Amino acid sequence: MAISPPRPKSFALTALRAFEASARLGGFSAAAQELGVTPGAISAQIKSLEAELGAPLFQRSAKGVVLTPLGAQSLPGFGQAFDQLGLAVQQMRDAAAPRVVHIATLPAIAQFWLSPRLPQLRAEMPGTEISITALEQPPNLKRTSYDLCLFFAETEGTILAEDVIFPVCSPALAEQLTTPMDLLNLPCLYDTSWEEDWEHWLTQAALPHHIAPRGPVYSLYALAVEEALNGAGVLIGHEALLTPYLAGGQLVAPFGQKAILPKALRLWSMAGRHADSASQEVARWLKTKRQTPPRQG
Amino acid sequence: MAISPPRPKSFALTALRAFEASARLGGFSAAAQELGVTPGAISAQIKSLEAELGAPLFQRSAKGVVLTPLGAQSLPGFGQAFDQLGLAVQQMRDAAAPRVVHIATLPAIAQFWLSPRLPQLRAEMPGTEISITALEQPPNLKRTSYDLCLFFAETEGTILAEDVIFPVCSPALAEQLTTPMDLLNLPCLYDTSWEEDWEHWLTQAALPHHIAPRGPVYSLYALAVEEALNGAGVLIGHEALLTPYLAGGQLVAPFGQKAILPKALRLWSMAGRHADSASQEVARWLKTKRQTPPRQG
DNA sequence: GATTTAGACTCACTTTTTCTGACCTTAGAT
DNA sequence: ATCTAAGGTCAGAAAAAGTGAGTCTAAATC
Repeated sequence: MAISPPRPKSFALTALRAFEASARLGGFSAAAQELGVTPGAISAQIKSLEAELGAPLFQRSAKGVVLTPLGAQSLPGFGQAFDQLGLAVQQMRDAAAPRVVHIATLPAIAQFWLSPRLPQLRAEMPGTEISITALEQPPNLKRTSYDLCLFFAETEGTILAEDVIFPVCSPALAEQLTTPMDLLNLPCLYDTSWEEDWEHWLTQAALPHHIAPRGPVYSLYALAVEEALNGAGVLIGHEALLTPYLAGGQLVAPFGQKAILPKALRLWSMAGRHADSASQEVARWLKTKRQTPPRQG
Repeated sequence: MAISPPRPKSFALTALRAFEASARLGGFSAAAQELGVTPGAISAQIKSLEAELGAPLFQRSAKGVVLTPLGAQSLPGFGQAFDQLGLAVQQMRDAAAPRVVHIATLPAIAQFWLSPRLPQLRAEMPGTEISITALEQPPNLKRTSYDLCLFFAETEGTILAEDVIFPVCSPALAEQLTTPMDLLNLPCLYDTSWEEDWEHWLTQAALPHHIAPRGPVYSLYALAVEEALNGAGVLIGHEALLTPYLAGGQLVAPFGQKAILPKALRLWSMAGRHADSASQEVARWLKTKRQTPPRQG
């Protein structure tokens, strides 16, 4: 009958969130990614939760984790609770700053697709503040505070443009190219997050795979584009992103073959937003005003 | 179009909890009490939340805080979310340790009412682990992980015993007492958390208030009882707690007058528990087995 | 059968968050 | 006028959370 320590603390909220994410996503690494921490942090959180609880929530193996019956049984309740919490946060933010729209997108999309359209968007929607966050992966809208997601994806939301890819290079370099076989003698640029682009293109163009030797790798698409503009090699380009350069002639497509990737440029928001919210207005604008903006600079 | 910092962090869960508690309870101090921290901590949490949000949630004044429209509008959502979270935790704990019952109660009740009954309870419910936490205030069952609350309260739950109070003292001391007026010459013991007991008794016994001068104060009822047993003075006693001593003759009631306080000894649990849960079994046992246990020691 | 790979764990260390404790301020109540 | 209750502030302390490098294991691949 011990008199308790001063603080009758409930469970650690962070640990509960770590559990929910891990259970929902089926692994600590995935949860770590969603929550923006390292897997080790998740591992520690779960461990402390299990210790406090006195029972394991996951069964560990070298291949990953599997929920125990206890964990599986607990997941739905926490899922709902955190959904509701996220919704409450969303609504609070909306009420506090109704004219602010947070867009999450790929760095490359932000720079090459969204940025050129922003001036006109801002001009047509004065009073609406648009902030853009570049992320490598689409965030979970239920758990983060972004209003819109703009990524290459297969199913979610609505398509803004198909992802058409084909080699591009500077006009000077293009003069040296007549057939795809000429690629063998040139650097083939690509971005790390789109490693399979060359392969996809070669496949869809029915060309042998070996003709695109690995060239310089860039961790940022912008860098690769810059190099292509400088004539440093042939880049496997995404049409949607490079339209201004192609229209302006700074980049040209030396070959006719094009490939369409299964993941199109898509825009989505959280289900259940008011149609008259600022975010939905922005979404509508982005969906309709699809004309190529003028090349800037 | 800044590329965001590495962590697309959502809101701090702790701050949201602080907001919810403050809004629900109508003040930072009350929230601090429920969450087991100092008011300063709550103040800081709310401040950081408001800063992140860019809008105030409370309107401050020297007298207290009032929700802004934004805060008032946000409260229900968070209330539901944290209710659901608490429920999920509760269910998880139940599933993890179905035979463990946590009881929250006053230190005095724990020692003088519950403790004497525990041996028999444990004997009749083997396999059920009962843990007791002594708190000065009844915790919010929706937000903490206790199964049962046992406190003096006016409305909640079911009555286990009325709170009948009257002066008690050692038999030796009682011989010197014939009328309440004799109290003027003796120390009148009382516990800090029951400061008004003497007054209540005097009122209900229709006696002048001045005859119970303030005597030694104890921060723990157990200490006051100990002193009374030692003959150090007259204690304003709670019948429910002192039954064993009265039955055993270690303490006697020198006067006939008794008073009944509006707050009875009551037991309650969170709504919606399964009737076959261990906590409900324990609750049933406590409600039915009301006979006075033998004085121990 | 050897190698790679993905996922998780450990541990020492660092960073960040959270909390306290002492003191100040304010407005209504005594 | 003084008291009291409720907040605010701030420096420093304590606790929590997170990192990063290295290890382990089992399945998948070569």
